[in-house]
Amino acid sequence: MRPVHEHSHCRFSAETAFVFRMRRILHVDMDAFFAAIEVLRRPELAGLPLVVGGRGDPHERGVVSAASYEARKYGIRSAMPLRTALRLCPHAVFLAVDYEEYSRVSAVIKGLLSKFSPIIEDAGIDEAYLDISESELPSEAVASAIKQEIRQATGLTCSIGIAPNKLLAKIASDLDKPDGLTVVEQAEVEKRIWPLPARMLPGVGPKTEARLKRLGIHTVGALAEQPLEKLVELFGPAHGGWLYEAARGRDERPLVTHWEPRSMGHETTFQRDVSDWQPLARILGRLVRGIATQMRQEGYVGRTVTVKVRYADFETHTHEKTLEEPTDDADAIRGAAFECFARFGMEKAVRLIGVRVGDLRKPAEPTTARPPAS
DNA sequence: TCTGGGGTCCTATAGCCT
DNA sequence: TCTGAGGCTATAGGACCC
Repeated sequence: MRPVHEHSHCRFSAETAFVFRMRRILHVDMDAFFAAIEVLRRPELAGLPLVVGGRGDPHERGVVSAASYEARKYGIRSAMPLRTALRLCPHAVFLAVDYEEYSRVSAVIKGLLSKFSPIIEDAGIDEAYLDISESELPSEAVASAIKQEIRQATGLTCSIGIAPNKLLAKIASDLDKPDGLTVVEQAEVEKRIWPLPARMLPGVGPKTEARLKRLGIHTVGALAEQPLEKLVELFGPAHGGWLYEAARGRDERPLVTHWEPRSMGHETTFQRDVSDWQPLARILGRLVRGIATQMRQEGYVGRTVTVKVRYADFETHTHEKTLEEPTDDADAIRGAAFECFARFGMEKAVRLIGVRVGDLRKPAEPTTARPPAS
């Protein structure tokens, strides 16, 4: 996401000295969003272990996009292979992902939220940040009103976190789920955040968690004991610097209220690995056509074309080509995509192929092509 | 028998230029 | 002429998020 409009909260008083008002950031996170919507459509599913993912067939390749709380009792989690979920709970109900419907409900909710603050950041299909610093009401009152409105309009519950920044608000919304409301103050970081597993910090995924554990760092508090220099050395300036600040509950990132896409792509995983060149080329052509159509519909042209291939052993490689001029022309994109495709070795069977067009811009915008050497 | 699809951002390296 | 130091772009990979 390229931030186009950012909102920080630093105001200046009439006098020379400036006044810094503590921000009040609210994070809304819908509870088991996809699964909850499916229950709304089919009330007879209420109370059953429900898994939403892929095409809804747990014998096919695919992962869990959402699991109801009943399904989670069996250890089923997001991003888990459907086959694994089936093994954990053979009598679970499996449903296909219906993005159109979830997007429709999401838009209704975002519309409701925008009435509570003009400063709102869309953080995905089922979450959002609101800056309620300027609200006359207590934070909890705003949160209660939001929860009530969402429930009335959609029948869905959400969990809300309120804190002085996005980082703490997001962690807070996770502390009490489902249907929770949690306020975290900056002064409470030691008491309430430091005991948490380091994995709960945004930016700490499976890889970073494993590395931290090998260093004996299991909690946010243990992470906060590490000197900045060490974290930078281990994780690089950006990531290391973020971990250092995040472990202290510090985060000055503004809300991003508008952004433009940077790339658009499509990829597909085959039900069975493919060894032949021709079917791969055919799918590649189809993926390119889809992207070109989407680019035109949304009014973007792009300049870099990337082709991704994942082999049967899950090894993943990309090749990319930068075009002279940004384009939305399917033939031009296809030409570049096939140039990239030709550079792959085809000795191993392929499980996934994908294309992405990056360096997107609106065609009217002035080009950012390389300036002539001076 | 594992491991989707839509993205974003960061890092390292190589080549080219000043 | 040789040798760097940086800066920039293109490319490839990787981690993370929803």
